[in-house]
Amino acid sequence: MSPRRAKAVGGRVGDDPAAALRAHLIDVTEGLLSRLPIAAITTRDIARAAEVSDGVLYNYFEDKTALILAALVSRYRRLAGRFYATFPVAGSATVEDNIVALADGLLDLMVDVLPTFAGLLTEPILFHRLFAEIHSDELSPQYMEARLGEYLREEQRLGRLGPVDTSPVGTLLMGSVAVMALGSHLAPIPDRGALSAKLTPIVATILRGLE
Amino acid sequence: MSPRRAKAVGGRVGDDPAAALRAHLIDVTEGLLSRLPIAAITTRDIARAAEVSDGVLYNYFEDKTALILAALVSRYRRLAGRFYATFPVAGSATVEDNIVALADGLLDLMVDVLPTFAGLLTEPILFHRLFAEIHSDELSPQYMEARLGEYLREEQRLGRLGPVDTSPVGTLLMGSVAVMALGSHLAPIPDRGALSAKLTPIVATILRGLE
Amino acid sequence: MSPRRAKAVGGRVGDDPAAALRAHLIDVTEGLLSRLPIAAITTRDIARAAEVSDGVLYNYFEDKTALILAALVSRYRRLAGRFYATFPVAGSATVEDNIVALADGLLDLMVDVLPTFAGLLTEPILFHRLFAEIHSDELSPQYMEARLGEYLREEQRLGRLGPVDTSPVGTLLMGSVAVMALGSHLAPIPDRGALSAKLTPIVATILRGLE
Amino acid sequence: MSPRRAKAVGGRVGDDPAAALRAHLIDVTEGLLSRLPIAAITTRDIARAAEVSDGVLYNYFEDKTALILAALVSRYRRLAGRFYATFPVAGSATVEDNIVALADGLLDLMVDVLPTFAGLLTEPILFHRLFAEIHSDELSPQYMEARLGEYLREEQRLGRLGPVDTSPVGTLLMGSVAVMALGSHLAPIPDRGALSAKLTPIVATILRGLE
DNA sequence: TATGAATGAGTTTTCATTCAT
DNA sequence: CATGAATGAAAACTCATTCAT
Repeated sequence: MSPRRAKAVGGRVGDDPAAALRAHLIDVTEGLLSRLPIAAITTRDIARAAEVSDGVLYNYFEDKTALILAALVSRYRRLAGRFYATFPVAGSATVEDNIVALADGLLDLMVDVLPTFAGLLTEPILFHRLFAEIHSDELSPQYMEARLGEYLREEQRLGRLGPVDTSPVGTLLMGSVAVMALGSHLAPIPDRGALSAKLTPIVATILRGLE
Repeated sequence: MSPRRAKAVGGRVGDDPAAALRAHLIDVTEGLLSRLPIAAITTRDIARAAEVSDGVLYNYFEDKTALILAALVSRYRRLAGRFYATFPVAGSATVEDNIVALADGLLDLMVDVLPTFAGLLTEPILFHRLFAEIHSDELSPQYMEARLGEYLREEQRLGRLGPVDTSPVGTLLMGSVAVMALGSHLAPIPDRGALSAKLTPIVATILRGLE
Repeated sequence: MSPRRAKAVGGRVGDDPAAALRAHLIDVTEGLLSRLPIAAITTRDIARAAEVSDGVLYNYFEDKTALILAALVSRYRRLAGRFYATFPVAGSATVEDNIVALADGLLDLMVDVLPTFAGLLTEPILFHRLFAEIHSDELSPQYMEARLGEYLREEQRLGRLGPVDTSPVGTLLMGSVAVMALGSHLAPIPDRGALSAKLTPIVATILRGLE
Repeated sequence: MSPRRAKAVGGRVGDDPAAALRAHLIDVTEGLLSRLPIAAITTRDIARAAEVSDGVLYNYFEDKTALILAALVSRYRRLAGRFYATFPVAGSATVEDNIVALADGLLDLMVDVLPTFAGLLTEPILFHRLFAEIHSDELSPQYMEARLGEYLREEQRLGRLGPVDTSPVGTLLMGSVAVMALGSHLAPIPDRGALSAKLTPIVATILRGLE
């Protein structure tokens, strides 16, 4: 009665098998995204990597772009989720340590996300569709600024941070971290530890600058 | 009888005509880079725009990639040159005004350069070749940090800036400006004036943070 | 437990359900034939329109071609049947009026049938299979010539038509009507009324020519 | 100085070689049109038959449709030209013989043209583009009716045909011939001679009918 | 050295048909 | 028998690169 199931997804029993293959395709494409330049990914690459026939993708996605987009969104959500999971709680540790830790998590996110997403600037259509997709999301960059703002206001309420204008923090922090993430991609031998070490003076400067 | 010269470069007599055609191809490709996504530029586009035959480019460049690279370098040099031309002079105006002006110039540079260069992150080979090319250069980002450092030390020597550690300034400044440049590309209606206005509090925060 | 019956045909109880689904598929395909160029009809279009699964058609027909063929035959039979239903009766009205009316019915048939059937000339295999199917039929073009011949002989017997050779009438009548049907497809704004008006002089000429 | 020339066209020296390959592609496509259903002709078929690479056709035609269209027009012009070359001259032979001869030539034209052109009725876009292309032409069907009308008026002027209304002749003649051409495609064993023989009574009936 | 037509591998996408369920 | 997802062989078209002239 039910139609045949793709060999490659045989495992996941219990789930909706259609959704399973859709998810499998997204997973596989995500994997390719971290290994290959977007423009170099062909529909056949995806099919081969998914151990599935050339045509399947069109059973689940409008076209190649839609699949790539879904994979980009999925990738972003996964990495951003990892970042938010360690978001600091106001009142714990010290404000500076918290923000350094937050910056460190952001650095992880940016190192992973930068090569894939920055590249989209050359494909404006995909770029805007991706941002439209992410925008309404709990994980968007805009939301991050908001979350950071909340955290800082909370620390102000607790008296651990003076009654200063916190609005430049987002730009300064994200920018510095982005520059460092870019630097890590340019460095011949990446040294994640050294990178982290550079965060402390940066964060200190920002906090001092607020006063 | 000397070999035929490409029509489009006929003018510049006296120069090495071969070098002239090479330069012409680079110029034309640069022009295309600011109008089209890199991936959308074909060798025919270049030949047409250069009013030259499809095959010539292979007489002056290894392949299409080499020409694109040369054009990227040239583009970067031109825009970076424009930026350095207005680099502030220690002792003039005020330190803060100088750095705001510098940030404004940097913002111009980044707004122009971001879409083209960021896209290269997805083509790591081209990306690294480009940076290798620029690195040894008077105009590289590394050099900018050095120039900025020099300027600040000079201001310290003049007593217009305290004896503080100026090392985080580069990262903070470039990062903030990059974030703003990205924002300007995401904005539905770009407003360069509003963007400039946002620089003052950022710069103020950084300078305050140094102390 | 009897095997499941396709939802879309559920109603017709008592009939052979298999035959019912077969007929349903033919009906639906016929409908598509009048809306789409043959080559543009996909098996999925048919399945969707029939509210039936993609694979069923292969339980009732050798392949897609066989189903299309069956639908073409069915369509022809329906339209030809409509035409024969108004075939004139010898002795009624006048001979000329009768033949004009007959030509008018034939024009209806041809206008409907031409776009679908003419296209088959480029698919000779289908074309010949279709004609083989129709040939042995009460409704074939050959039969029409015969029916027309019978009618005319009857009128001769009644003395309403001279003892002339009526054999060219079929070719002349069908040909003229076909040309007019084609014209109506080429015309920017079809005007069925004007077309009918042109039949009278044509028929008059043919009848006069018989003497 | 000149670029390389396609092997397959090597022969025709003196001509514009570009035009030669364009013409070669049209010729080859014309050939395929008389052997294959339009829909079955692929760009690779054409390239193979032309002994030329897959991509060339796009150097000379917008797309596959444009090439097919050019071949259809070329084919029609060639066959229609052959037909007009034997158009009767008023005053020579007898009127009836002349029209029978004309009908015979028209039959040749239709037998050749029918399968290819009729099939276009299922591809309305191509169909209308073809007619638009041919319409302004000395060889269009409309022109044929005009030419026939001229001939008949001339015979009337010479007194070899009565002062009758000749307007139905075109429709009757073209229609009859079309029906016969269709019949010849349906016949299991085509007998061109028998077909020609059937023209005489048809033409006689038409001429008699005019009076 | 310049020309620009020819090359052909490679891309995305469609769709008749199969077959496990 | 019905289901409908999977299959994979095409198809049209692009474009970096070559090379005879």
